[in-house]
Formats: sequence, C-alpha cells, structure tokens
Amino acid sequence: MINIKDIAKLAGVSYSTVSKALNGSSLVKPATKSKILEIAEKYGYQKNLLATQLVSGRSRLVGFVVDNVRNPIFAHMANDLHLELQNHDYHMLLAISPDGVELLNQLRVEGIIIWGDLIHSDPDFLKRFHDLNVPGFILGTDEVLRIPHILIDRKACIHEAVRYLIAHGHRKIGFVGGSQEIKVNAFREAISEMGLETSEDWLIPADSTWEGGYRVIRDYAFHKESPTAFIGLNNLITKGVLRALLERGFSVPADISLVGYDNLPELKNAEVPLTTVGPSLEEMVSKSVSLLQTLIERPGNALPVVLKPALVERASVGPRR
Amino acid sequence: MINIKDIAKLAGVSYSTVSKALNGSSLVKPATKSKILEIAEKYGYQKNLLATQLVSGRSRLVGFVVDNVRNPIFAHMANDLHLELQNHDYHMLLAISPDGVELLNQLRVEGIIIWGDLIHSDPDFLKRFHDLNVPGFILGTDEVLRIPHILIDRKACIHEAVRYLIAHGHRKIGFVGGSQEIKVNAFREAISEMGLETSEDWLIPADSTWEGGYRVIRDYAFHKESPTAFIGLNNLITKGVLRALLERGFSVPADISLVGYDNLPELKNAEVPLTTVGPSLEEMVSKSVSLLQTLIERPGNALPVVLKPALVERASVGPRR
DNA sequence: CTGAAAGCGCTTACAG
DNA sequence: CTGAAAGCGCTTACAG
Repeated sequence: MINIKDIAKLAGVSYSTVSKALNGSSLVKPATKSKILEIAEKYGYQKNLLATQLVSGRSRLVGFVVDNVRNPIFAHMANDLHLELQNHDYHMLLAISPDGVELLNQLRVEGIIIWGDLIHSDPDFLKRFHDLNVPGFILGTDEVLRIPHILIDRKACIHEAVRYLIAHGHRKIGFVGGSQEIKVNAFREAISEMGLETSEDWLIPADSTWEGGYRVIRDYAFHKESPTAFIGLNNLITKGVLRALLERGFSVPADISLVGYDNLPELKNAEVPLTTVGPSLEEMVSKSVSLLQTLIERPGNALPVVLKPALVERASVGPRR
Repeated sequence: MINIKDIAKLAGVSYSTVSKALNGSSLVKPATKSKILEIAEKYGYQKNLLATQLVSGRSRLVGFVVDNVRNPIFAHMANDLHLELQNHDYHMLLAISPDGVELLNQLRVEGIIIWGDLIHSDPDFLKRFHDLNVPGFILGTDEVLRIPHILIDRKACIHEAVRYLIAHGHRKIGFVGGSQEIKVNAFREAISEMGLETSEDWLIPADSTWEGGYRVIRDYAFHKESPTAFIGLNNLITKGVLRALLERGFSVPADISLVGYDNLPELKNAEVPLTTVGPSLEEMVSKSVSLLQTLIERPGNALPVVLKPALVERASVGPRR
C-alpha cells in the first residue's frame, strides 16, 4: 500500500507538500496539487487514519456501543444515527458488548454514544465510562446521571399509556414485563394516582423477549375480573402478548386492548397494528447527534436532554367491552 | 490520558520496559512488571491502539460492513459473528454503507467481512474492494468471484423448497419477490425441470420488504387455478405474504402452503410458524470466521466456500388441499 | 533483565 | 508556495 512518502518521491516534492495537497491546503500551487492528486488516485492511495489521528487528534470517527443487536429498535436507531451522523460529516463505528467502550476509546474515536441498556448489565459500567474521560453520553437512561446523558422519561411514557387506556374506558389494566423497574413502578404509581382498581395478578412479570410475553399470557388464568387492557414493557414482549391473546381466542381490541412500549414503525405490521408509547425515535436521533457534537466541540456547554413520551395511535386499543 | 512515557517516569524505568511489561513479556523482572501494572491500573491507562497498530501492524480488529441493518437477518449475523470472533480473540467493528470498506481499511483493520448485498448496490464495488488489497471476503454471493467469498447456493435452496412442496403434493407453486434474479431464475428452472405446471401469474414481483410481500398478495387475483403454495424471496416478504394470506381468509397451511427464504430462528414466532429454506446461519458464521482467519494468517490457502441449503420444517406447509 | 534508538505514516508550526 | 524537522504513542531489534 502506497503512502505519502512514496507519492512524494513519484511527484518529486517533499512529503509535507504531499500531505498539504491531499488535505486540500490552499498553500500548494495548483499544478503541484493536481499532479499529486493524480498520482494518489492512480496508485489507489488510502490515507492511514491511524497516523492522522495519532498526530492530529482528529478522525471524524464516532462510536456507537450496544449490548444487544437483536432488538429491532436497535437496528432502527443504528441506521438512523448513521445517516444523521453522516450528514454531519462523521463516520459511525458500531461495537457490540460493554467492552466496546474501551475498544473505541483505544481507537481514540472523537465521541461515543452508549445505548442505555448497557448500564444495567454491568454495575460499574458507569464508573468505567466516567474514568475513561472520553466525550460521549448514555442514550436512554431513566435517571439523572453524573455523566452526560439523554434521559427518557419512561415514567411519563407509562403514565401516558395508562391515561390513554382510561380515556377508552378501561379500569382494569394489566402490565406485562418485569426487567425495567422504572416502568413497573411507574405503572403502579399511575394506577394508584388515577384511582384505578388494582390487583397483584395484573402485574405479570416476563422476560423481555417475544417468548417472555407470549408464555405468560398463554398461561394466564383469565376470568371475569381480569384486565380488559394490557401494557407491554417493550416491543418484543408486546408482540408475544398479542400472539398469545389471539391464540387464546380474544379479539384485539374488541375483547382486550393492548398498548406496546417502543415507537417502532414496524409495529404497524403486527398482527393487529399496535398502538404504542415511547420516545420519538426521530427525536432520539437528532438530539443524540447534536449532544454529541456539543460534547466534542464545546464540552462545557453540554446539557442533559430529556425525551418526553409520544403516543402513536394504531389499532390495538378500543373502548372497554 | 496517561501514556507509557508517563508510566515510565512514575515507575522510574524506561518506556520500552513499560511497553514490554504491559504486553506481558517474560523478559521483565516480576517485581518491575507488577509495579508497572499497578501504576497503569491506578491511572486507568488505556493503550493507544492506533499507535500499536501503526508500529506493529497488528490490532486484532476485524470489520463487518453491511448495507442495511434493518433486515433482522443482519442482526442475527452481526451478533453471532461478534461472539465467534471474540472467541478467536478478535474485536469486531461494524460499519454501515459501502463506504465502510474504505473507512475500515483506513483504520487498517486486519480483515474485513462484507455482507453480500453490498455488491449489488454499487456496480464497481467489487473492483474497489479488490484494489484495496485488504484481507477480506464477500459473505453471501451467488456467483464465483475473483476475490475471496462465501457462496450461498441460492439456486439449490430454491430447488430444495420446490422439491419439498412437491413432496407435499403441490403442483401449482407461486413465487413472491423479484429483487434477486438468481432466486427467480432458480425457481423457473426448478419448476420446468420437475415438470410442473407454470404460469407467469404465479411469479409475483414484489419489493424485498414486509410491505412488498403484503401488498402483492393482498391485491392478488385468486381463482381456482391459482397456486396452492408460495415461496417467499426473503424473510420480510414471506411475513408480509403470510399476513395478506390470512387477512384474505386463507388458512395456512390448510388452504395454502408457504415456504420462506432465510433460516431466521424468529420465524418460528410468525403468525404461523414458517417453514424456511436457506443456508444454516451457524454454518455461515463459523465458516466466515475460519475463512477470515485463513485470509489473515495464510492468505495463499484461502479457498472459496460454498454453503448448501438447509430446510427447517415448521408449520406453514401442509398437503395440497 | 533494562534501556537507547529507530521507525510506523502522518500533521503542523517554522523557516525560507 | 515548498521543505526540513519535530513529534503523536507505541513496538522492536539491538546492545549491554
């Protein structure tokens, strides 16, 4: 692979001149510049970003670290984040697993976005990240952290879902899922605040997967005091719940209504188009990119961001039967 | 951020000794080594991978370049590839878009895996990749290429699907999708080879998305000469087709059978658990990792790999009605 | 066992 | 406009 010294030799100039020409400096005579560019092109010169970054500290590289690529919401975010970052002339590199933070840091990317789920899987993850001292933030946390972050007001999202169901006449509302305490607590709180009936049976723990949602509802002991509406903890659980409900012969929403968490567009293609609540994905992406930019360029000015709930009406909620 | 010179100063040794200690060289006195390690730990030393790679040419970094992260099969592959690569002590970096190849090359990763779809979106992609001269291969091509690759015998996969349907008594078989010529042609070929009836109406072009599959079947003019079984071009189309079929009142598989392409495990959770054909994902992953390893370590010995069809029986195919 | 020196491929003042 | 020099943070012979 050819480097700037080779090009310098070929062009009969010094390699510092080559560097300038390649970087579009105006201090190079046009004729010299075009000759250099031509040679570079001809030999397929590919800048060594490592060396550039090492000496200049700049790479226009940004990292996105995720824990679980299986959740479709991730694919959505990764795709849109990549596009938006590209608009801002950054390249996005994706790393899977908590160690991705260290890896990207060792590559000296200019900034790191961390998918919020990660902070749960490893108790001292936050400390590790903080000690790294690299520009970056946690995307999607429930609580105010000491490090930069985008807070999703999950509590408000759940309240919104409950309110929406109440507006449709529901008084007995169930919740499926247990992995995110904040959502479960928000649910309890909303129910009691709004003076609804309640029963421990209506709070149904489940793994945060399709199977998790499916199994608990498949095996649920329905009777006349059972909920007339459910809220699913995330998009996967909700789809599993929907399947189980239909399989058991309920009509959704005629018999039972369902609100899912996560505003994933593809949920419109669920067996019954799912009404969902959650932060707006567009907002998550655009706020992420501007926060990152601030963090990189004017670190002092980075303010935490809070994302409010958005409810997308589709077809899985109807009036209480 | 602390570097080896800082550590050297702190430890009162030369920085080359620090480098050796950090890399676990046995040529360092244990006492010296542990002192250095202690300091590194205390100050949160993070090796600059850029510098390491620049001087040693090694980074244990591998890139995976994809076009579209939205297809769930990608998430599956990315996840499993990451795990398997990790077992082999490589870190995987993911880049979205064709330009990812150049990006990763500029980062001088040791090898690059390219998701096969990419070669379709850009006609001179292959040439660009070839000129880069970096260890790597195309994962999932239809044809034998001049560069390293893993070929998926899609033709054989389609033949397998047709054979399977015939074995269940079907004689009128439709195909939904049009974006991959090889599959369409394989379908035509299989039909004629096996002496089945045929009609141009049974070859239904569709976008390679859920909506694509859904729309064409929602609007399809069914009559008594219509197919009794369909094959869907990929997992997304197939799910859309299934929905449309059910929506139109057909029972699957009692009225109409359906085979999907792509052996995606989650298709067992489709509205009707989908019988699918396609390469085994486990095999794709394991073969990918070993091919990459060969490419990096013994370039001369890298042989193209061919993946044969695997059919996963679930519940969407039944005897002809 | 330890250290001085060269060098990886670049960028960036600085001098001319 | 051009080039010589220093230096980014490391590894790796080589000498001791």
